Amino acid sequence: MMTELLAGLNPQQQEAVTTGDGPVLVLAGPGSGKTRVLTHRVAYLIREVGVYPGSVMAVTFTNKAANEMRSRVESLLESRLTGVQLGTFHAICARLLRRESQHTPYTADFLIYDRDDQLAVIKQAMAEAEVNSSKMRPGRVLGAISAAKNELITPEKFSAPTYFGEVVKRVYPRYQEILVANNALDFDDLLMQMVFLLQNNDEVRERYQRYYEYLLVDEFQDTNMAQYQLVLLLSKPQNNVFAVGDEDQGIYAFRGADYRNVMHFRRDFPDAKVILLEQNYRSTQVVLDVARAVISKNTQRTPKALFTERGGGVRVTLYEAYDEREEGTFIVERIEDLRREHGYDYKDFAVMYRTNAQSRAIEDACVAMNLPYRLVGGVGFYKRREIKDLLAYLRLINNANDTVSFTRIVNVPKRGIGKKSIADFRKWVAKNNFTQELALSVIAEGGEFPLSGKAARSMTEFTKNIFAWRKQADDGDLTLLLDDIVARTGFNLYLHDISDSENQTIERSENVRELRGLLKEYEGETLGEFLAEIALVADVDEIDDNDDKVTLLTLHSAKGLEFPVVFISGVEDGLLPHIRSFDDSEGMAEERRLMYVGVTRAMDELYLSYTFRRAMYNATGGPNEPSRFLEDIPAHLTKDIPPMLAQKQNQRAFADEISWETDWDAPRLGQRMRDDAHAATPKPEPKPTLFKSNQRVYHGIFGEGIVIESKRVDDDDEEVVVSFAEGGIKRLMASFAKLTILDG
DNA sequence: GGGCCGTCGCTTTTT
DNA sequence: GCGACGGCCC
Repeated sequence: MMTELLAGLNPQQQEAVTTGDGPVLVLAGPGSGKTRVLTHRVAYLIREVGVYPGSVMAVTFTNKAANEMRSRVESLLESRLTGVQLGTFHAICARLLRRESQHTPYTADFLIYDRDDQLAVIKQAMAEAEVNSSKMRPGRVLGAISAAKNELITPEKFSAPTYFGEVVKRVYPRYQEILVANNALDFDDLLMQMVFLLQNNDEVRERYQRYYEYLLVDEFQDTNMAQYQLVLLLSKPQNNVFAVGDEDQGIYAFRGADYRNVMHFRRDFPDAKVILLEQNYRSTQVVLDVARAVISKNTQRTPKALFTERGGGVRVTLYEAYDEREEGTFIVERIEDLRREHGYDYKDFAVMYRTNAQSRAIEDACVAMNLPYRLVGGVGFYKRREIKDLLAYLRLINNANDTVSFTRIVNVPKRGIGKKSIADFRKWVAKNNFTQELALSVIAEGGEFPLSGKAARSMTEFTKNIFAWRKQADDGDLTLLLDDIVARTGFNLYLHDISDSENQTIERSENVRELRGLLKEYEGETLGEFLAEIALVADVDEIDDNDDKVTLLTLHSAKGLEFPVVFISGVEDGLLPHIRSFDDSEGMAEERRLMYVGVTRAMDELYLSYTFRRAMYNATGGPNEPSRFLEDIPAHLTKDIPPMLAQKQNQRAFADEISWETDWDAPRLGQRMRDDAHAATPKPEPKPTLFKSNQRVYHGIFGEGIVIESKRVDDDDEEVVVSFAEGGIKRLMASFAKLTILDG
């Protein structure tokens, strides 16, 4: 029923769902129901327009979003959804490249290398190109190559007029050769090779252009050039492309995404119908107003009139903590309070942060107070050492040409094949022009090779095992295969050797058991299929919404999600906005968008917290400045304004006055811009105060603390704001409180 | 060849 | 505070 598909949709959403053929651009604010629009449109196309499901391609930002979309469309259609090409750009490209592998330099069972694998290849390539990897950081070189690939620049076309660029130019071709020889693609290759396949092979391009009649792309603001080219290529000739995005939520510029692709779309499809979704169904008015206050300072954007019918709402809480430990405790305690008082479940809460490192303090607080939580990202399951080792076994068994996996495990667990032996083996392979697979089979079958003694015996046994395991993999029982690998390599003993404690050994064994369980889930599929599927799993994909746990995640991972109560921690200058963006206005704009994304995840309540000092590595940092973004939030939207933020606002007002007066005389824009950028010029005092910022002081009851500020109230008294390590932040009159200056 | 120990650099953010 | 890496000694 048509009415059923449109029930509960507002007029703009209905229009988006039912618009006929041709390009459509949906500019969708946060919480405006874009997921609903996408799912309803897919269902509408299939059921009302009669489109064949196989001719629909729908691109989502995460696998999780793809799964959700699938199940929602299925419940709308009341039937299984088969045939629709649904997934992330990366997953879809991997699927198509496997299908068309005969037209690519790879075979259908190619591997997908993650960042660690890539770094291993980069190091090998740098060594072979005779680049000193201690001088030239492999990570930087990899970054440059990745950026080039996102711009569809091949090794031959690569050029950069700097010394660093010259180095990259030498490494890039070698890097790419190794990948091809290993039958492996990196994440960027998935997109780039797909674009090249479509560009260079008329038959394939025309076949897919004909086949995929309807293209839907979510999170369009986070597409990069390669992805945009894919959209342009695949949408022809019908131009039935339905792009949904929000320039204000573009947060992936660092991996080549360009939010201006939203505008490019209007340029490249001038007849595109543009639909605005401005009604927010998620957040309270207060939350939306805070979001607007933050984002409206960005200049390069289309202003939107976001509105909600959820008028009012609880004011936002700003919280100033002494350090990250106190911040963690505050958050955890508040979660327990809200749960008790308002009946929230744990899964209704999210704690967000700018950098993964911040999660540790929050986790510690959760553990200390026995609060169930789930950590998204960080050191994920697939990044654990023991899991990477075992996966390397599985990968090498699946593809004996995988040099990265071979190097990782040829001597893991230790079997007496050291650096020298590996180097000799490599030389031998190169001299004879062998593939790695051929070389390994020569050794397994007892042929001549240059090692001797224990190394030779171990190598022979290792290669024999690899081929025996391959047979076992072909027989289909992957859990049995894993058991055999663990048994024959003495893996459990190895787990003990690499662990610092008995607990760690147990933890690692549990991880191995978890991997075994995972393999069981893939019963009936081949080893290749298993490896292909786990390669593109993102951390967010793992979130199980039924688990009643608090979610800890980065602001980046939070995109597309929503929670009744959101805590954003570490809202400090240097963290959010991150210090690496200070000197770059594009970067600063992106930090604002990041904050905007975080704020707009909140449905009911929002907490923004910052610390006075935050431990970095092992040293205690600080004093920190509250984020400049906090200054943009009007006071009527917040509960109390904590002392450091209040002080900063006063300073800003004072500095603005000064520079306004200066403008009166002679314009000093430079000065003014510096003030705006740092906003923390020290406030001149009419009479010097006894206590000064950053002094260490001692109080009889509260103990040791740090002076945040001191204000003279009259000639012989001053008001001192002190942050005590134990007692929190206190406002004291110098004449009453017996404060001793410890130093400073 | 393996193990131990000191140094260094590190953190944005991720498919 | 931690992991990667290089140097040194057995």
